[in-house]
Amino acid sequence: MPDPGNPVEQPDAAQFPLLPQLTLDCIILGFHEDQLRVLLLRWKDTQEWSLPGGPVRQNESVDAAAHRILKERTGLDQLFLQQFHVFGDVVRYNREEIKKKLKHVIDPEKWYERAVSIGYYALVDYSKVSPTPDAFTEECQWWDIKNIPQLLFDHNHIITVALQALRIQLSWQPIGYNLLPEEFTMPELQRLYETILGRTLDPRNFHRKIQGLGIVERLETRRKGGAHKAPYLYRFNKAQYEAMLTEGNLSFS
Amino acid sequence: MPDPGNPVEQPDAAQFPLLPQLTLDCIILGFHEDQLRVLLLRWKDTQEWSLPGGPVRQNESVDAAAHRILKERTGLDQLFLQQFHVFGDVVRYNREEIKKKLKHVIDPEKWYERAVSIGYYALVDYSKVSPTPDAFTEECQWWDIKNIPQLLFDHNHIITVALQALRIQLSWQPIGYNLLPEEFTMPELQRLYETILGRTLDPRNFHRKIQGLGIVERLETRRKGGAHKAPYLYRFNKAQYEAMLTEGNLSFS
DNA sequence: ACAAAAGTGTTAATGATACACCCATGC
DNA sequence: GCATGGGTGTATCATTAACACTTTTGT
Repeated sequence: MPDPGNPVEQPDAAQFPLLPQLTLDCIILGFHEDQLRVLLLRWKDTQEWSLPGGPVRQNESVDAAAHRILKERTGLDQLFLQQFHVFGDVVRYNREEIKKKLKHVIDPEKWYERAVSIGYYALVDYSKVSPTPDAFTEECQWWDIKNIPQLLFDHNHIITVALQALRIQLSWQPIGYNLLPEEFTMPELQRLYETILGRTLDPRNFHRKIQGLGIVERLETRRKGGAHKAPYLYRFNKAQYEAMLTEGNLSFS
Repeated sequence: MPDPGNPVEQPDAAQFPLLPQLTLDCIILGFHEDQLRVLLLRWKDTQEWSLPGGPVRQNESVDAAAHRILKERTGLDQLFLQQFHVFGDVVRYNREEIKKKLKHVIDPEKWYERAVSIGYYALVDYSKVSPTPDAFTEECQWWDIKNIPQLLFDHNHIITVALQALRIQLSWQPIGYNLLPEEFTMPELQRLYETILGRTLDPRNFHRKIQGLGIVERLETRRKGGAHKAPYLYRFNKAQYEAMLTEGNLSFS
């Protein structure tokens, strides 16, 4: 359920008691056609979009709630999921405006005075996701990160902060394991880095760097069917990748 | 007020409505006699220590609550304060044990079933702090970070996570502005870095690196009265320091 | 044969590390 | 005068950045 000034009565409030005035927002990122994409929800009978999110149940951890929400929206388990910020301002957006816009979905009487939201970002394999709306929304879709519309709540701001956190993460941890299919080509990985960093990289230096980290293995096969020279396929070396995740120290700067 | 399974009724609950089931924990770090120190509170009529912390009021932001708590415990304003993690597990420590230990301070009937805690760390000038206990505690003291006792709640764990976050921050942002007095010597700054990183650094390389960043200015005067050669005094160049804070990219690895 | 993307090595510059001696001060 | 910590330079090594041509494939 998408978020902040979260209404008291959630669809699942009857079955599951919820932590009051606390919500999650999830920035679910995928990579497709050389673009970073983010999963957004369109609210019923509106043209208004927001991030996926929702409340935390009394009997689940905050991390578990994030995993649950991701599973509900994407169908995927076992994702790379990272807490990145708590949005705790008293006034996070124009409440009255939002209450008016959504009054046909949520009774305006039932909004909390405020809510604190914990931001998570998730990196997922675009091709494996089945976007699924929640009880308040009727459409769940990928949007190009460079082309996000005006969102409900403070969600444009949350996305900005998430991307900053992602870039910092990128500078000391490897990335891609959860964003690319199992087998991928070096140019694909490079374009992923370029997209997140917002600048181009030299292919020779990039190749050397990634190889040097030992996080990928080249396969025998090449990708066929492209209109041009067939690129080699690679696979992540999970052990080495995990080691880099915890040890850090990459310096993509 | 120190934390997690936070009791419903706080001393300030009468005057200020509180966000339920949400608390802060603050790791307040200072530097003294070449040691990192953390401010801890001893609960009334016990030998039990915990981190400072407390609830968030309905009419203040989460960041404002952290600043308020810091001000109450240290007397200081305008501190370097950083959110670093949300502790959201359903079971964070042995509730019954804690309720028993603190039953003379907090009515066991009045504990929430659980609480989520937002962790902040603060870097402060040790010499300017006046440690002040809160309504539940009778002593507020600095403890050497290498010598922390068994704490209440999950606070030993929270300190561990805070120090990890601090080391990562150190690797891409400058540090020291809030931990050292206005004027300091290069060996003092070096020992601060060594303490946080947990290893020794070469004084020549350290000096060159810090100078190269342009975040300090050497003053005319030297520090007199030491038992040895009088070291130069330095002062942070605030503008350059702030630039490094936002741009990052130090690589102390 | 041409257009489009993939693959590959070398050089220069920069940054990081290692290392040792003299200096000032208080006792 | 001696013990203690402060101050400084250079040489090596490792990493990063810059740069261009050939290969493959589909059309």
